[in-house]
Amino acid sequence: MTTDGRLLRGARSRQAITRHAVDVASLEGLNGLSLGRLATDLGVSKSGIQTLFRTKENLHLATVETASQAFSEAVIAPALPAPAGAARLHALVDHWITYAATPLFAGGCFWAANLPDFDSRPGPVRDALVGQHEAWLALLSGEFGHVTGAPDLAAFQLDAVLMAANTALRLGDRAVVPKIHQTLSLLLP
Amino acid sequence: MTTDGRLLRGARSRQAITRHAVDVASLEGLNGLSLGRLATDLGVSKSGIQTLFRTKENLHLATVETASQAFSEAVIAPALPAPAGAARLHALVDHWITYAATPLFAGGCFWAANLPDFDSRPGPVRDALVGQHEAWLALLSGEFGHVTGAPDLAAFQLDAVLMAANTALRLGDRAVVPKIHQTLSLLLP
DNA sequence: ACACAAAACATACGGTCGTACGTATGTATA
DNA sequence: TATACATACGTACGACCGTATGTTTTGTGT
Repeated sequence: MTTDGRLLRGARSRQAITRHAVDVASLEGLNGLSLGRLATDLGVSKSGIQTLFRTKENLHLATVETASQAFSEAVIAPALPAPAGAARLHALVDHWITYAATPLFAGGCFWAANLPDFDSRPGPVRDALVGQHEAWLALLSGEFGHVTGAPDLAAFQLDAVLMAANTALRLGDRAVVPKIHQTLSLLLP
Repeated sequence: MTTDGRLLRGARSRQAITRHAVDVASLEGLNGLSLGRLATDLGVSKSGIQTLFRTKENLHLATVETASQAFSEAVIAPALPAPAGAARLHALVDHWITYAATPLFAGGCFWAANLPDFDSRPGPVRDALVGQHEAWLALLSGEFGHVTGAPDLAAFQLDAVLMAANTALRLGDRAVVPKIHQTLSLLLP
């Protein structure tokens, strides 16, 4: 940090880089990221990016962290004012649809794009992705706990439908949106 | 074909190559496939593989076709003797779980691994993957048509749960299996 | 048995990848 | 102001990628 609280040059650069990296990774996966690709897109030098992240794995981890923060701000935070339980679940789903359909990230849901890639690839990146996904499931389960007797099952089912809906939206199938709402209604007593 | 009905050399080689390619692609995605990688794994020359498929896209298409045939043989065909409707759906789900858990393909469900990669990447490979997935959804929907009033919705929901279950199985969560059965029970009247 | 085509191979090319290293340039602290 | 450090860049390296081209091996049909 600087003396007056602004971010250092490096921190600002890191932010600009990871923000764009999240877009690329939601479109083509974290493996679609390359230092050269990012450098070209952002008009900086490849080695400049390398200086800030040292290794590709560090870039992945930073990108995953940025995606998580953006998701929390776009989906979770605006739903928290709603009363816990069914109302908050509806708010979460509504914000999630906006998040996936009018993409916060260019390629749709970040985890739908990257969890299948990393579920067979052990390492810190997979651990981070899985941890975030589990936190999301726990959040859903907590809300279902107010209204149903099998909250883990309902959370798993709702998340499954959201992930599948993301794929359908990527393919241009807007008819999937009412299916999401019908699923939530089915899972609420 | 030979005069007595056997396959030509090339066709047999193609089969051996695509069979292994399906394993690699279910583990690391179709993009994880490379001619050199396949050649090393199979102990043949890189240019030998190139002779048989000409381009990487052709290799992708052949791999996708092989995966589809293997899936039909492992999941669909053995469920067809069951009476249409609920019984056949149970049979399909049972065989699907075997298919994903004791992997027919080393990396689990082929479409769960590759649809998210290709949903933002237009081209013949995406079209083939999407076509196969739609055929699978249509099959499920047809079965649900015998027992429920909204078969498309139920098919979408069941498929979503199966895809999510594949990820969970990849991560070692065997507890997801009963959740699949509970979901099917929920969707049947 | 022979001829021909398919198959398999060896080699080479341009390109991109991730990483390492050296070098300026700016910034914060002593 | 002097010194240490973070940042950004240029360059280079070995590795792998997909593809093209030419040659040799192999199997098949006549």
